Amino acid sequence: MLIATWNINGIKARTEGLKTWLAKARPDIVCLQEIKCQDKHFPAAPFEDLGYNVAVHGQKSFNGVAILSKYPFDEVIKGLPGDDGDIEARYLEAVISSKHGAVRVASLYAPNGNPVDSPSADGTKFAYKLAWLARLEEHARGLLTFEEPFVLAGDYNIIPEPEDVHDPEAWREDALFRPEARRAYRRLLNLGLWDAFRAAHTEGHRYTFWDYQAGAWPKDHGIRIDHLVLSPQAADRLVTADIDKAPRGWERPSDHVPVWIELAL
DNA sequence: ATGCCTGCGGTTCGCAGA
Repeated sequence: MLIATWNINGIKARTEGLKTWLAKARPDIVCLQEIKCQDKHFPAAPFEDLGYNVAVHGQKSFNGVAILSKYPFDEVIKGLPGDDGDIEARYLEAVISSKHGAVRVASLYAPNGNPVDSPSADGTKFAYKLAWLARLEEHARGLLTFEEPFVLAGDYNIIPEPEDVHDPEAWREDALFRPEARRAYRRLLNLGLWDAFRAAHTEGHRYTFWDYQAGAWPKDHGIRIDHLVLSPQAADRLVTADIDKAPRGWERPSDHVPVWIELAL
């Protein structure tokens, strides 16, 4: 079973590019982030025509997550538990059964958190990011009690280690690389979860995001912030993982590229 | 030190992204 995650930065602008990639990569399940549209405006038909079931948790203009699956959805849960006042569409979870067993898959879009000291309605953007990640940790802790395969896939907006950024010093004070954010990611992994790409690859400087500005892509000034995080039962079934950076060079690309895993499921 | 580029909403500029 192939499971991918991709922050596509606007589904309406990326429908053709996503279709092209699906035809090439042929994933069974795809977690999408930053669809930037309401549920009713998600262009489901082109993906249903390719054999995918579609689940969407969106909002107007910003954020928004979705899951495409060749297998039917047994269950779909919208929103990350832990704060009823949080109206940002950043989390969608589904239980999906293949012929070899069930897997729980979440498509998540963690808050960016910049600027670190900016005021906002509930404190600062950085405080919202850290609170959101604490909720994710608490939710993962609950899921672990089921002792089943699950995959928390998406744009974490966290650079885990210095080897995951072209210039660590330039990102030192950024919300994506601040110790508090990295610590939150480590706390999540310390529950017993695995970063799938890092489990399969020892080399550094493999990136999932390159800014549109300042020639970041041709200069390979990237960061690794899109992750598939596995429960022990999913990690036991991990065959391989990789980043497909080719779509960053396509016409009208997203600034992120797909990351994918193969599970023996 | 700042903008660089892009998508979106809703009109041609402001906001957010990372």
